[in-house]
Amino acid sequence: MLKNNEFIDKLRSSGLRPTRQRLKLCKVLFNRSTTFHFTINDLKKQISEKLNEKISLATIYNTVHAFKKKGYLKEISVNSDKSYFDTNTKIHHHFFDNSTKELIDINENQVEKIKINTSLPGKKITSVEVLVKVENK
Amino acid sequence: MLKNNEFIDKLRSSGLRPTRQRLKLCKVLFNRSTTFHFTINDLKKQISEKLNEKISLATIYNTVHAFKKKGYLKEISVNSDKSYFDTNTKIHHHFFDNSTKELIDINENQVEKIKINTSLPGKKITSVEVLVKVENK
DNA sequence: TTCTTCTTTAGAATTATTATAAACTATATT
DNA sequence: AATATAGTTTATAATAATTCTAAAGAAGAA
Repeated sequence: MLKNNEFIDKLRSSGLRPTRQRLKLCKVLFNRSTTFHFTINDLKKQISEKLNEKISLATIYNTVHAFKKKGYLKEISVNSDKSYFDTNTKIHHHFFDNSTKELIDINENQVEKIKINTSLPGKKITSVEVLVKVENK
Repeated sequence: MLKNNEFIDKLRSSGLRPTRQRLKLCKVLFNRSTTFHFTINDLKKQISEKLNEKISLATIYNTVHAFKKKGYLKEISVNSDKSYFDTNTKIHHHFFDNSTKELIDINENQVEKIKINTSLPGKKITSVEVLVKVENK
């Protein structure tokens, strides 16, 4: 459970002013014991449930993008119709449950190191991630 | 270079009527020596360049979805803002070049078999695919 | 306090995609 | 070959997600 001051410092240190709205969003996003996977819509819902104050949709988009840019959130592509974000910003793998449309992190040590025996001239690799799609048996 | 008759048979055999529009799309999509990765917009462009006849946008969407449903096209998620399709419908891996926004197939035997040492109760795995993001050096 | 710059906001604009319903066409039936 | 029917195409409208805009508000610096 992070304190407000810690969020204030973190925001300031990355050049973002610690506004009321950003601090509320920090609480919703980062005061959790486990990784949070969400769509903008999920986040909007959680905000209206958890907070007694509304944050405009544009601000939610602005903030999520600002946090992504600063490396506090990561965008995950699983599905063309929605954009998923992840509070776990490290390079890591996922299950995507097609039955529930849910994303689940795969622990790093549960996937053996991936070896790519090919490369593209003039290009460097920035990430190697596995997406494991699952569905109900 | 497949003949028109072959497309006609293939469409009929999967319960799709071989209409003029579908046959034109088959030519653009499948008469190629290499895998074709495209967005709907790419396809729209290629159609207006290659064909002396226009196909309505709704038909392009309908047809791409029908072909996907029948297993002739595969949708690839790399990027939340666009939907990519692939004429290679097998489970396989990709490079995604962030500098050019291009998708490139990775040959199956160039990636060592991926071992996932975890599972989700009640769920079965339907695919395991790697996305390797690259950018200019 | 005052100024400057950043941020929030509601609503408009944009973009990608899907829905609608009328006109059209492939195929089966007579 | 004519007719019926079910599937298909089409332009356009509708929807949904996201971004833009410009005015009002708030944070930090002077």
